[in-house]
Amino acid sequence: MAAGDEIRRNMALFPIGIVMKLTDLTARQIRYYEQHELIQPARTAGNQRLFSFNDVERLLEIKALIEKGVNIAGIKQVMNPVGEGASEGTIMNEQSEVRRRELSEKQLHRLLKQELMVDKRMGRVSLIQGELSRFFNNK
DNA sequence: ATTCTTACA
DNA sequence: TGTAAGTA
Repeated sequence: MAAGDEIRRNMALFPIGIVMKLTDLTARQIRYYEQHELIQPARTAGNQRLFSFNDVERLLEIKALIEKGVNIAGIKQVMNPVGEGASEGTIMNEQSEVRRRELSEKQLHRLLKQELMVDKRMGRVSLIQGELSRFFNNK
């Protein structure tokens, strides 16, 4: 893709209200994910958050993982660290980002498989919660 | 009218 | 996570 697209995708455009409608996430959740460094929206002079298309896409990925039962710790392990991929991107960064996505998919599988293995021996903080967690941990 | 932070349920 | 409170 063109270099200009990268700029447009990272351009701070919409306030949290619009992002809420775009992602079906509550303001609470969006701010919470920011606190845990899953996203890094820009700020206006008045301290208002301004999200980019990339931020929205990231939030949708986070939402998908949450719905799969992965918690923040797990998401941090399978998702690219903020600051990488998009914003600080070099010109030849398109492929590396694609590779990261593929790698993340594999990491998610490894994560779930890893959970299956260690579920027998207790004393470990799980990366999955809810129904999924109960299934794996036999609680 | 919206959003922000902090704090408690 | 939800929500109330007091601001900006």
